[in-house]
Amino acid sequence: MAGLPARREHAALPLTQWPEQDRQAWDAANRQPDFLVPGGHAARWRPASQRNAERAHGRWLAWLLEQGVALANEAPMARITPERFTAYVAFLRKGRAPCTVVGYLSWFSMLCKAMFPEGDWRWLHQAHNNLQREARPTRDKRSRMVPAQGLLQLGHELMEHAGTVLDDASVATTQPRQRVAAARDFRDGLMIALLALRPLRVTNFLGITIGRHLRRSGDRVTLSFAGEETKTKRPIETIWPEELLLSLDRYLAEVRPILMAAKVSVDPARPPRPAGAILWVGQGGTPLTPGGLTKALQRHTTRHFGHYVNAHLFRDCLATTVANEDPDHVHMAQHMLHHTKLSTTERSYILTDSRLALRRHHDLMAKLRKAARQRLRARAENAP
DNA sequence: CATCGTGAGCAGAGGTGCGG
DNA sequence: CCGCACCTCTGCTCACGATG
Repeated sequence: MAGLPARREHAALPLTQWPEQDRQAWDAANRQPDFLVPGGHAARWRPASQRNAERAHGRWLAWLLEQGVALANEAPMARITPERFTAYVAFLRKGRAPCTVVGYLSWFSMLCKAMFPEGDWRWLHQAHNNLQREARPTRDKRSRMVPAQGLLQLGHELMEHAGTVLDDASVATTQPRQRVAAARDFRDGLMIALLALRPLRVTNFLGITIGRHLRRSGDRVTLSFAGEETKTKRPIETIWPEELLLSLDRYLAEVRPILMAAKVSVDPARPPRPAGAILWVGQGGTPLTPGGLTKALQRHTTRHFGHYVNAHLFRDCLATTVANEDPDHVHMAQHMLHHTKLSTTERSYILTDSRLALRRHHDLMAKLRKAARQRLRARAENAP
């Protein structure tokens, strides 16, 4: 954006400033197939992936410019040499976490394959894989996890407290601001409780639309997403937790309208979208954004737990709680998180306390030994 | 003037399917 | 069952405007 200050010294070169040849190659990569010509490789990607790839190339171009390379004098594909690439990676690694660098390279190699399908990019893939193996996350999520029951309780507490404020008729007339604050807290409490029981991914969670994803059928409320709306391209079908049904009713009938009607500042340059039938709304009837959700969770979880529990971490918390409380039903967690394979649930989420794991291991071994002894004894008794 | 909420843009991951 | 190929998503920070 023209008016914005560059946040980094080496920001990605925007598409509009790419050399003509690069833009043509990218256009070709994005071309939709028709009956005569096959489409470009990138045409099938989701918009987020296209954006990422575009930025990856923009970053590369910006770096080349920084190195004094005259972009127009070289063909886009010919610019990508192993020597330059090595220097580029060295540059990327300065000041960026390993996983970030790996992410950039992953997009970069995807993009090369899409933009220059005639090239041989095996060396690039190899480089990416080598770095991938070494990369270790820098954030420690284990220390930030809390029991899922704690999250649920926090949600209920927030709703209960906010509910009493909303019940007080005098607040509505004398302290409109407090009433809006209570409505927000009620909404936050309901979101936290729902996330604790149904930890959807943020995009799906914030996208919940009344009548489309959230539907009443008989005495239950279902929550469903079509395959193309989910990250894994599989439909999600679940029911609204029974213990939150009354809260949902109250939210829809009383709380959401308060938020919709609340006055809010409007930046004339960025008029807000109307929320329509979106379930979670901010003040002034705008859909709650990822940033808004982050702020809400930061506010409440930091006060309650002493540290921030982000929305995605709710998933880890649930899986881990299930694993700790009821190790025999780990596949319950798999279904709750909508993972295709149990290994994903285990690999990514079940970071149970190692001491606990050790104890479990001892218990299991004791059980096995006991069973073995019993078998031996039974065999001895049955023997003639 | 603290608080709240916002979009933009970069940082830092999370996740699945498949083949060997 | 592991690692590769190929995606897709969330988190953080910032600047900003309005409100009580």
